[in-house]
Amino acid sequence: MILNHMVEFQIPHLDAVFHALSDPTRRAILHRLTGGERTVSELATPFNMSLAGASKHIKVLEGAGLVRRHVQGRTHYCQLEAARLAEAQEWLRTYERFWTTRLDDLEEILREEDRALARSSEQSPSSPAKSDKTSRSTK
Amino acid sequence: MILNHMVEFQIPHLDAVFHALSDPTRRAILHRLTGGERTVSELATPFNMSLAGASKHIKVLEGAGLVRRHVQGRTHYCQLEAARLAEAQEWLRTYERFWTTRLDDLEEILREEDRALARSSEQSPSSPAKSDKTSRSTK
DNA sequence: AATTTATTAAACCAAATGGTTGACTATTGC
DNA sequence: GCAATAGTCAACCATTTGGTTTAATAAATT
Repeated sequence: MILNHMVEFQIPHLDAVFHALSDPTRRAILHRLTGGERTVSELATPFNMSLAGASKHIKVLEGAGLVRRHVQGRTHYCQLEAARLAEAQEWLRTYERFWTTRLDDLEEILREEDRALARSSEQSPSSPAKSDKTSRSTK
Repeated sequence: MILNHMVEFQIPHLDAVFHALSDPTRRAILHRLTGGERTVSELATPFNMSLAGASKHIKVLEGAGLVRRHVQGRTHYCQLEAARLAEAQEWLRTYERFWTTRLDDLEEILREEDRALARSSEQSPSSPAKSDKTSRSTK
């Protein structure tokens, strides 16, 4: 549905979640939390960073809904909240068919060649081969 | 294992990929590209934004390896490159067990209580069990 | 009561981001 | 050749980011 598409990239959390995940320190914190609850200072120590710095990272994660915190006395316990990660994965799932099936690749290649053909055969052959595992023939 | 953990959040692409995905305009562009190849201006028009602005977004996507471009004359054709999205999803997959099964939740709760117990017995052996609990039951 | 511990808050800073405009480079079409 | 088209590049701007340091707050310890 068109409505679906309109909404798809406007899921408000996605901005915050993906942004939170874009920092390696924060990903490490999340990973650390898979081992269970941790206090702020426990989370902070492995990183070469001030406590306040780590605290800010944790707040970003909290803001994205990826971490929950419960305070107990002076200690703040953080805990992984994975639901939003599920949302992110759900978003990615939409694109699964673009890497799972080679049929789609073929379809796309054909369309590409169609277009190329339609536009006559004047093309610069300077496409940089990406060398990675992109088994797609880049012509 | 530790090595695994060290590497896990250092996959160089992840920074760029997640950052690229953190912007709704860029997600929309990606989504648009699921319909097949598009030129830069085709991608730009739906957004209330200068061509140069959209061009920058596309370059970010390209930098993250999410879009490939092939130039043909004066026209730049962009095409979805989903492999890096797969990497992102793979990273997320690690966390799947934290939202799929409630068994894991239970496991975590137990471990949590273990820690609380260990902690209290370490510092003051006769400390009473904290009745704060995990507040997880409020779900 | 005084001190140490756990943590946030605030002010600051350099760098990156997301956007603009205007100039520049090719390519295409008349 | 000349103008329109497709797109980048460079400079600029406001805001955000990721980090710091120095308070400030609140709880635990002595």
